[in-house]
Amino acid sequence: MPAIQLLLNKNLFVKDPQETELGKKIIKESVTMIDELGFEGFTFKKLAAKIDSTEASIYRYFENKHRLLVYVIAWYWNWLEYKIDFGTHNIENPVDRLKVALKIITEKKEPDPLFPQVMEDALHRIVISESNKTFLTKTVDEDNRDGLFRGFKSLCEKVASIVTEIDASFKYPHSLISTVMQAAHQQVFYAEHIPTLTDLNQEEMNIYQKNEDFLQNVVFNCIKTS
Amino acid sequence: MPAIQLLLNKNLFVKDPQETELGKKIIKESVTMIDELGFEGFTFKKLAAKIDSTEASIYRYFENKHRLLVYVIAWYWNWLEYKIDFGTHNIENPVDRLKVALKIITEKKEPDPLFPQVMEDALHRIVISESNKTFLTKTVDEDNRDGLFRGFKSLCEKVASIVTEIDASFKYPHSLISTVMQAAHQQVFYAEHIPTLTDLNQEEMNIYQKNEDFLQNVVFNCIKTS
DNA sequence: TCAATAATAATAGTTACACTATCATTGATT
DNA sequence: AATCAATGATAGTGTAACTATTATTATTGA
Repeated sequence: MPAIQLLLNKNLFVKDPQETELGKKIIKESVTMIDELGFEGFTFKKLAAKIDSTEASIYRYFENKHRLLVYVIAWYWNWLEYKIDFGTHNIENPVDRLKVALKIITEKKEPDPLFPQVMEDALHRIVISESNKTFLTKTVDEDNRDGLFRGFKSLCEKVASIVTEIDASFKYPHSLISTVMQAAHQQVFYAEHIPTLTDLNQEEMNIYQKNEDFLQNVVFNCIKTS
Repeated sequence: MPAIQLLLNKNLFVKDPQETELGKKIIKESVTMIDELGFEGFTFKKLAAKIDSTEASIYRYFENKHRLLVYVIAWYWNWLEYKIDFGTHNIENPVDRLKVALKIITEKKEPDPLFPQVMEDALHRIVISESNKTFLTKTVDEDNRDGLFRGFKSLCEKVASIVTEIDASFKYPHSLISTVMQAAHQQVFYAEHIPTLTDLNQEEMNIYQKNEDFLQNVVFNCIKTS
């Protein structure tokens, strides 16, 4: 399998971190540290110490800490879309394609040998607890204009278009899918931290499978599969 | 109509802001300022200047800025639950009660004459753009143990129990309602800032009504109304 | 091979926010 | 009027985010 690289919007960075050794170290170590410390506890100073570099060097790659978060989250959405493209390829029935997409979105993530430099499991945890912070800011409109959320929007658009393919009369494909995307991550967070807000955690079956079942339930009850 | 007061968990504050004039000014002005500046742009220093007081005085009421946010959001959830209790009283049919609850959750908020000291419309905007920040922290487990999220949990529990009343066989009442609560706010945010993620914004009907229609659609398609 | 130049990294700040320790004032009680 | 407690005001401290300047390294041309 040849090495591949996800191409991200240039506005996400000042200098492409995928181009240099230091850049790759910044990404790899950021993911680990944000996972451990949370985004608020994570600082460029701590990161610089960890990778034996300096704050100023990191600012060469990212305008600020927030942009770095947006970058790693955007990478995740691009990766997910890639996995869905790959996983649904050659499947004709849109119902099956939608099921595959939901499975990929909800499943527990393992390190992907295609992208050895990224810890996908840690990144998944970051997406669960930090991804909303990418757009819950006063700069959301500007950031959106700059295309920083293109990865997420494209992913939602892709899945929503399968919904429309199945049931063209359904009025809310985008709302349904953005809601499902949110729930796919939020429910895992609730199961781990505020379990009274979910039903994913009572019995034997694992959280991720239950989550998939719940969201399939929601999606396929909303649309008519003729 | 007699004046009433929502009773909040004592762990939300150091000193009850509803007890003093300064406390009330802190809440009222915080809501206005967080709405205008965003939670990150809002500081105790700016607040102190606005209410002609000092940072230290504000710290007498709230351990920190985060707790103040949690307090005002908790107030909102308590207010919503009160409105749902009031609005569903004497309605026997659980399907109708659920519809009323969904309407109250999604509708555009106006200042409530029962609570003249609070700007419910500004508070609603804060809930839309800041409420997730109350629990997306490293202290979520501790905060949950301290009962800081009791208002939200209680509200979800109340609506979920109506779902169960309608269809006892449905496996995911809590997940469904916490998902719907999230979507009720997230979809409005998307409609305003990242419209490609919703279908609430294309035509004549207003966002709030469409949102209500969408969420009724989701909920009642998931559960069997016999 | 070496000097010039450009790219990158390291050093040393600055500002502002979150929070705290201490002191001053007011108001209630005896 | 004196005492004490509650509350508010003053003056900090530590640190994160970011920036301006200096140093180093790499590249290129003669």
